[in-house]
Amino acid sequence: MAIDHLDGRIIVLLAREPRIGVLEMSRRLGVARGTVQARLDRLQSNGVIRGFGPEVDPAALGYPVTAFATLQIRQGQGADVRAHLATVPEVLELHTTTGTGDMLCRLVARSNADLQRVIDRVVGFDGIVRASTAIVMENPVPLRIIPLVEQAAEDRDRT
Amino acid sequence: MAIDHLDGRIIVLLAREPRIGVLEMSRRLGVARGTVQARLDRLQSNGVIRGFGPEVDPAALGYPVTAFATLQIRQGQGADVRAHLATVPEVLELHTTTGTGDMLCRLVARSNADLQRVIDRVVGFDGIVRASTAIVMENPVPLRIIPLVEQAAEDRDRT
DNA sequence: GTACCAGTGAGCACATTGCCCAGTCGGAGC
DNA sequence: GCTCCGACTGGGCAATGTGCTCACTGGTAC
Repeated sequence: MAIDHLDGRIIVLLAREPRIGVLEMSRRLGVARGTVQARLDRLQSNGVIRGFGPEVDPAALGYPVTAFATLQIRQGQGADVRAHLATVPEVLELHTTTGTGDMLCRLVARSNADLQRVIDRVVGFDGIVRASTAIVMENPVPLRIIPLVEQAAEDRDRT
Repeated sequence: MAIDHLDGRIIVLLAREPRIGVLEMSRRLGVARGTVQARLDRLQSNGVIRGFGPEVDPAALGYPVTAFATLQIRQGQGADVRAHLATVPEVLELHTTTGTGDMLCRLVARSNADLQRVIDRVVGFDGIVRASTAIVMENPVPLRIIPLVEQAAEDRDRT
């Protein structure tokens, strides 16, 4: 589970320049190609690296508005609500949480007006008691993993 | 900005099997290799596809706990808080929002106990007035874009 | 009709991949 | 101390994919 320093450098390098191949990585890191290949295989079968899917920008697709909705669910309706939300394309992500709400989901929409349509579709389902929505204005820190990977690699080193 | 049906199929195919190359894609889609190559170049320079970074699973790195924190910021301290949060590796994402809170951030931690340390570090900063945290229990819908891409492609078709 | 754009199918040199091997090194176990 | 084992190295191989170019076609706008 824990990654060592070399694993960390591989992931960071890959995150910064995804297009580079195994050979180029081995050159930059100063290790043999087979080593990088073996590490990568291990990281993937470990599940540390889930995949290399394309990162798509919803804004560029015509969905510039992002929002987070906190949902309160009627007791026992959780599974139905999950299934319902999974059918809405504008729901990019869904979590069940502790705290005030029962679920938190990330939404996108074509405009603020369109967001109303999306929310109606999301909450237009029996098991949802209440929803409160926060519209995203800015995204100062986009989803990132590099600092965490570096942290994890250093923790390992100290051990 | 808008993507057509072929663009949609390219992205979906790529999302499902990231390792396949341009040549294999052209075979599956029944179009010429040059076409796929040109489309991909356009999608990337458009910004629709931001990149192909590795998807790292924080849980596999030793951070199995995810939480969302809603922060209230003292007037005028926004920039400082942003800068502060950017230095915390466990902050994976940060948004400024409308609504009850002023910011929403995604955190990870090594354990529920460790989450306390992370939160202390996050809110241990002058500009933050209040924080309320929701711990993620389940993730029924992991971050996804395929349904949205298909939606966008169909909308385009209808036009 | 002409110009233009997107797609096609083909060809080319080149680099990279996936795979195999023999050899070295360091640590763990006996 | 000795041996075994796993990880890393450096090399070599055939096969494949890449980046690039070309001439040609079909549809569309002017």
